[in-house]
Amino acid sequence: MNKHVQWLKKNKLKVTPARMKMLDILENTEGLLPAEEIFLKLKDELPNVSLSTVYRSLEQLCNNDIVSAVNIEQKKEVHYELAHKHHAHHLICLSCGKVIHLHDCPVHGYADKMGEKHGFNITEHKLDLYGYCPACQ
Amino acid sequence: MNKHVQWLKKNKLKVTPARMKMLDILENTEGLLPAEEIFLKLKDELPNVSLSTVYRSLEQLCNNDIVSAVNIEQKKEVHYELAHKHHAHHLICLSCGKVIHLHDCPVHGYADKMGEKHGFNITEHKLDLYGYCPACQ
DNA sequence: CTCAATGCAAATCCTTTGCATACCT
DNA sequence: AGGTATGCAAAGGATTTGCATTGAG
Repeated sequence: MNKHVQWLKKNKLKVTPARMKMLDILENTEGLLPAEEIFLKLKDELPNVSLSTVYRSLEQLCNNDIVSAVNIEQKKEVHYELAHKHHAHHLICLSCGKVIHLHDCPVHGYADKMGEKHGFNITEHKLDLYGYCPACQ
Repeated sequence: MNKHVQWLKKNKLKVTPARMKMLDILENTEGLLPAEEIFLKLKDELPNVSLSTVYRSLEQLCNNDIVSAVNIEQKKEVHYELAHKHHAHHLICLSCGKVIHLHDCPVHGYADKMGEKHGFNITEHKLDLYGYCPACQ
């Protein structure tokens, strides 16, 4: 029984072809995908899937922290990725949209300090860097 | 001639009542406002304004770096604030939406390092902290 | 068998656009 | 005057929802 099946079962989600293939697609993607692109890739294997299945599945997967939704600055659609990739931050090319995952995080100490200063209980943070990749400069 | 008029003239934007009042609204707001709320506040003073004027003005103001558009994680609409407030980062309450502007930035050295490592020319970054404010905890 | 998951179409929300008119400079 | 800005209504794109059907456990 593979990892994806385990994730789904642990959260009492049914193991359906659509969900399994969506997880495969996300697993094999370096970067972020909008719902529409997940839908298109998914249709290659399941010609009858509907966009609403993609949205509903993503919602479930996000609710169970299997997938994370990311708002990319300057883009209107939400992008998705596997949650276990998301402890990282992003380096995003403003021209071609390429995304690199960064695994260092310089923010934790700062977050603690600011939380204390303003009386906030800080639960998460988002850090993304924007610029131009080697190919687009 | 006040500051807002100067900003508009410097960018060859016409000084209209709608734009002036929008800048006042943003100036007097601690935090971020979605277009719809700007529209509602604006209507108190200019009952005939239309939402499209708000969107079109915001677009102009953003293009000229007078206003910045911010994507808040987990919210679908774009939020706006005066750009000169935006050199800061945000501390956002997940419950009531309150926004505190943070003026320290722990990211610059990190951004330079990551840009160099991946060959990116980094032009901007976004850092927001999310949590619960004292009142909402 | 039972309820969650799906497909399809229609609805909704936020934002943008076309066009005629009004207004700043 | 001349072009920008505006109002109104209609269009658009992304996402959500209602309802009947299918399928996983």
